[in-house]
Amino acid sequence: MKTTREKSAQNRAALIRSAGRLFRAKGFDGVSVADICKAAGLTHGALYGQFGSKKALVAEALAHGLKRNNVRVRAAGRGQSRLTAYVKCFASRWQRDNLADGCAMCASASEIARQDRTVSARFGEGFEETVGLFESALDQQLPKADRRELALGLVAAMVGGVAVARATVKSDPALSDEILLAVRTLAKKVTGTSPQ
Amino acid sequence: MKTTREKSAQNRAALIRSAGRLFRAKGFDGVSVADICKAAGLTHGALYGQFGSKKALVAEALAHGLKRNNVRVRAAGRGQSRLTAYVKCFASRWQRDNLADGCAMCASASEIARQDRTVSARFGEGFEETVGLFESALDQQLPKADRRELALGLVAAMVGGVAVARATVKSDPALSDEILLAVRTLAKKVTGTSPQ
DNA sequence: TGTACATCAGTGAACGCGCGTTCACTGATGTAC
DNA sequence: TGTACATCAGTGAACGCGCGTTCACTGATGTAC
Repeated sequence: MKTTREKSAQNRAALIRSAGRLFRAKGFDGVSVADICKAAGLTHGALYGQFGSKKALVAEALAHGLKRNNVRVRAAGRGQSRLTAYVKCFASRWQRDNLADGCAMCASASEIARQDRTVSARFGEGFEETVGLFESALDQQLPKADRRELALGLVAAMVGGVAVARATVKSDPALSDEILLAVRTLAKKVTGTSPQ
Repeated sequence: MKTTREKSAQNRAALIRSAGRLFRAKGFDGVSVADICKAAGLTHGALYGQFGSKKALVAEALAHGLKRNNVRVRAAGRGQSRLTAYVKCFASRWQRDNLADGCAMCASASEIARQDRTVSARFGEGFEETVGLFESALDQQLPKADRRELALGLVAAMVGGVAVARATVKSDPALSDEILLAVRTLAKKVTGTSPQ
């Protein structure tokens, strides 16, 4: 049963979306090809037709997730201080409690190192985009190199903060909240932005 | 073939050590019971006799790894500024390039959230110990609450920095180095310690 | 515009494999006398 | 100290299961005339 070109593209998108959500929630190794296909309402044959392997889908889904998150962060940066908005958007309870819909870097940080070079490359691109976002939201009086260094440190701290907050929330929610707040305070201190 | 009590304890320790190394290097889902037993020079029956399940071993191996890393960090804090030494010990190329022997938090940060409450609890304990280490190395003039908040933020930033540096090193080593340096600079800026 | 047919997106049965775990067994250890 | 035997740490065959992937097939789509 051949389908329309358009329908086929929709199926591809559905697979990427479902795979991304599941990978973020359960990890790359914690999700099976069958899980993804079920979530997307297709059979595994369709997945292999579109991507060739699970590995390839991992790379595509990660790239898509990173892009989507950068769009979300950018959208959050309206009104008030953009930087404060970005930081709040990252180091938030919502982010911590929504594995599937949150930041792909936070969800997969420590797993990327075990994947192919392609996956690492996709991660790098998404990371650079986020860093660029933070960089452009920093005080433009600062030298460019300093802004970049600061943005790199900030994004790393956000990613770490969310990952650690997620790791502790099951057994010690108060500690988890404390971590998120501490990361926001750290960001404030280092950028000199007004109190949250 | 029953073995000595002592030998049995050694076998248990060998399983925990091997499991820890493998989990850090390949992730909890990326390592099989057979892999662990092979590395420890035992059969899976011994593993089940000692721990009952893979899940239980995950918790034990994580706790052991966290403890071991805290010992390593504490040992690094001799001479000069303890805080600078701690930061260097975390956000270093050695740490990034030695998955199996490095910090268990950095290696597994984003995977903990998907494990049992027990694992989360063990993680929390190890994390608190590291935070305590950083806290005690901070300027003792600061109010206690401020010291704790700062230490929480610092450790989160270290963990994130190492995870992200590891994620990017395969495809962009220069970026990866940049991240490690940025995290060290961030730590310096926020603690007011002398240049590295 | 209408017809004939090659294309190819998606289906579903089948594959071998390695996973975590169980269990009957072994035989050296360590205890009771 | 020496002997008899219960204990139990570790072995290895076997289990069912779900994994990622292949492939012959289907039939609506989209093209060539």
